[in-house]
Amino acid sequence: MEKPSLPKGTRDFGPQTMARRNFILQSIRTVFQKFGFQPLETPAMESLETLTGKYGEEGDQLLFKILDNGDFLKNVDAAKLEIRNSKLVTSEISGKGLRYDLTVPFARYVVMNRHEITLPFKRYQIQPVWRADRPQKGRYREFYQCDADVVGTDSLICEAEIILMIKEVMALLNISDYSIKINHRGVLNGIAEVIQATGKETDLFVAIDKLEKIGEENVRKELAEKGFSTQQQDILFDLLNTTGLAEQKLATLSAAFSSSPSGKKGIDELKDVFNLLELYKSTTDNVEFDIALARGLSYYTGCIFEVKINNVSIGSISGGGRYDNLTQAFGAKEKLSGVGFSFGIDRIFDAMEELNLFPKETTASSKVLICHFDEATLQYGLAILTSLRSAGIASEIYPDISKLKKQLDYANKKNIPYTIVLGEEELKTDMCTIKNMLTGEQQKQPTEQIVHYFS
RNA sequence: GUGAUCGUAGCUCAGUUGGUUAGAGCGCCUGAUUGUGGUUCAGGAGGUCGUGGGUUCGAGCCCCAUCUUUCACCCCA
Repeated sequence: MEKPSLPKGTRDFGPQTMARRNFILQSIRTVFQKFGFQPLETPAMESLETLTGKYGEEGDQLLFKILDNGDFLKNVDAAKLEIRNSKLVTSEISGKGLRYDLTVPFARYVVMNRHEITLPFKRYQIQPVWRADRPQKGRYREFYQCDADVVGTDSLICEAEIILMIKEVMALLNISDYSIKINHRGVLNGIAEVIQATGKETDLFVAIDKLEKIGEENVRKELAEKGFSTQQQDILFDLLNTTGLAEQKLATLSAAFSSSPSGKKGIDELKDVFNLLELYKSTTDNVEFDIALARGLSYYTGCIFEVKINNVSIGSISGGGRYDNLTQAFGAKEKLSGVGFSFGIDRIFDAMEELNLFPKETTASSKVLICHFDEATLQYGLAILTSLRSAGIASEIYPDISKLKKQLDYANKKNIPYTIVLGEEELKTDMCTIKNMLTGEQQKQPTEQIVHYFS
């Protein structure tokens, strides 16, 4: 028998890890529900047609495909097989794939269930997604996303509330040093128009998104390679180097985009979002208008977001934006606009670990362990155990008859704060010896009082 | 997908130019203490050196392949 192992980029989560993950999950869920989002789950696998073409070329490459059942090679064109290029036959041997994110399955769900959905529809979804990426730190092939999306309204209130939710989650998790970056596809398109690079948006956006990481000089180098003139670069960096607070930046760019409708629209919407935050009586601490923020899947059309925890070696922990055409990709006739964002709890976990932010008490375990010496005291203990549990006190009994030392060791290892020791003495007198495992203190209580003692 | 990188006991790591039965600390088990743990002391168990080939009289060490880890690119949570 070979030693068992896990596929690349996947992990098991032990009890301690699960306690911490659940803490993060619970914080996010609480906030989503508080803002009026309702839960949805969709299958791990989707039809390949649902998934392909939604994430751009790169995305399609990262999809996990599932082999058809049965004799899937039977009807494949022999000539194609001969060439031995698997891409040629994937569509014939695989009809399903694992979901790549939660937004696309959500859009599919909305289109399929349009008749029973009341707009605007707000749902949250917490499920794993899979990407055939090369694993690195903070990058896995199976990871959880926690999405909240609203579909069926253009209102920028949704954008503002996304920021509010992010802030609430961060507060619950005790993360204070982070930034929420916001930008707008319109602003990016405006930049492309202003520097006369329409048609080359992708190259442009990919390059400027790296600004913070690789610096102006390297971005210029990359742009030059992609055929952008020095003059274009100069105008571009004039815009990108706009400094000041969000309001100032927006004012400056507003002027620069006077001849670009989409740029102007982007600026106006961002201004509205900031105004709304004020009306919500929320501060704009941690919120940053970042003109160079370009990331986001290809389906975004309006505001885009990204959240980064500062001073950790983990990439962004959250991202999202507005998408106008996603439901139309599934054949919907009416135009439904959606906005959403997603937390990556695996990355939040890694970041919190790095920052030592986990509260110590997250390892949930029993409050009481019942220890005993023989068959008689064990049986006596079972009755006590039952009454403790009926009172809602998490408790357990040591299942084997063994030395007290071993039983107390077990309590220590599981971080159980109290033990009840039952011996011949206790049995005879109907008493329990209660031991505080932290202080070592011991005291006797009548057995009938035991539930009362712990409640 | 491209180019690198790591793998020795449960964990963290030593291991000389290739040379006998591969080591340490922590952890684990047993006892000192047959009704008292987290301290101490004594003893013990545990490794096909990631896996599969190859070179060699001889491989943890060299070569090839493969899996896993980490890193850069790409992209992303």
